[in-house]
Amino acid sequence: MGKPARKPLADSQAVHDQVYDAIRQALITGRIAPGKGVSLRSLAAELGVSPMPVRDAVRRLVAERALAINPANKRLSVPSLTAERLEQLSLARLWVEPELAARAVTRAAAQADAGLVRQLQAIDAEVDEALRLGDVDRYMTANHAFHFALYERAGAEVLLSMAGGLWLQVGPFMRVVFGRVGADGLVADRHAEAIAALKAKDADGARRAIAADLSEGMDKMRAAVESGP
Amino acid sequence: MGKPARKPLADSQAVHDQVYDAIRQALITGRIAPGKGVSLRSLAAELGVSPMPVRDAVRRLVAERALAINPANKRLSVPSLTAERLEQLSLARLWVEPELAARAVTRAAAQADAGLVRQLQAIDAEVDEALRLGDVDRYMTANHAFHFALYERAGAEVLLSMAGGLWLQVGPFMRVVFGRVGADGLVADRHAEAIAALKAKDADGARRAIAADLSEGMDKMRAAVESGP
DNA sequence: CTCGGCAAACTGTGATCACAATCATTACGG
DNA sequence: CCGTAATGATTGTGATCACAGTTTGCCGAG
Repeated sequence: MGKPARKPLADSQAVHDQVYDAIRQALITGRIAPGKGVSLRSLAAELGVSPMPVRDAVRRLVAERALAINPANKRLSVPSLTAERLEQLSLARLWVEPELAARAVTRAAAQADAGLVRQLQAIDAEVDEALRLGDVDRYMTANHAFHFALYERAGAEVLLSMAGGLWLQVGPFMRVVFGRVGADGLVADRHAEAIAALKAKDADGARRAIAADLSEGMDKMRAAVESGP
Repeated sequence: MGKPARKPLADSQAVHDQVYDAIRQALITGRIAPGKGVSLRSLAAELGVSPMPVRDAVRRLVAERALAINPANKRLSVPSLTAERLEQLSLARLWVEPELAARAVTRAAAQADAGLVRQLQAIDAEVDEALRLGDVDRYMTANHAFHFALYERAGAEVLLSMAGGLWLQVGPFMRVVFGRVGADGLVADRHAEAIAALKAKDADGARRAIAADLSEGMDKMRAAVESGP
């Protein structure tokens, strides 16, 4: 198709940003499988835009290591998830994200930010709902929203962008996990623990809750990666 | 000027990669001052290439937060170094880089890698020479080379790229520091400690040496940032 | 039916142009 | 002499084209 159905997406921001968000979402929700090859023109056609803004978005994603470029071919692909990569990503996430959570709780407590608690509870309800329905896409979106609604309150731009980049790299693996293990939780509700820590203004409690949450998720991914390619 | 003096740079890799390296180097050595505005066309003219590969390189640098883009203007600039930014960058570096150093020592010890010791000693001699001469550019290049010659041996691609990104963001500040404090060291030679730890196959020693090295450097930067914009 | 080779299609890269928005400078009015 | 409006220059963005390298698929020879 040339560009018959130009999707409206969301106005106001530049096209290459919309393309970035679209590809990012497709990556995180696993609509583009790890290891699969993509191309500028195919993405452009699929999104109904010219190859130019796709090029910009892809450069950005490659810099964030959410897309890989074969140095011989120079062809694009979604990076495959190896055990080593997962191990390093786990380590990095386990350092950054609990730190962000602790800072967020500290700052929110200082500002007596009551709205944040309600916001997180609402999102967490959405997470549980998605888990109950087995809606993987919705779960991943809500889970992402939960973590970053919290992290954003840390007021730590640099660390926040690091966390965003790591999340983006881990995203494709999550889909694999839930395609294998199923969305049925049997997870202790670490989100509730984090909210409780936020209410109690217990920064270190939030740190531990988020660390536990990540740890359990990453363990599942590790098991999935080890059990099969 | 159109493109009269096409600099040879280095062949073999794509133009946008050469442009990336050129801008990166200009950023790290401080040839482009923090806070200063740049433009695609001016960079292109300066490097003797068309705006197109510059565009690609800039996208990458923006994704790495080595360049900033004003959301209103959409104009490019080198991000200013604020105290908060420096604090977060310090924290992140103090986590990633000692970890990389420890892993590198462990791996090098397992492989009985004797060449690495000699290589690091040679680079460190270069660092000391540059310090003695007060050659800031040369010092920063050699210092970078020292750290990453070590880190590369860790075999941790993800962490390595994180460290690279952080270093790139901190680079501009270094120049400010040495323009202020002067290149005269009065630093304990943490590099020598790191090399000693490598020889002794003491991973934790290397971790501490690198942490101390970073800590002292970042302290100087912090002092410089606090004393004046 | 299988294997080798050629041609067409597709890939990323770079250049050039058009356009709307913004900035800087200049000239004019007070 | 100072402040304001208008014009020209510069900015990022997107589109389109050309090109060289690679892959893909098809066709025919054995």
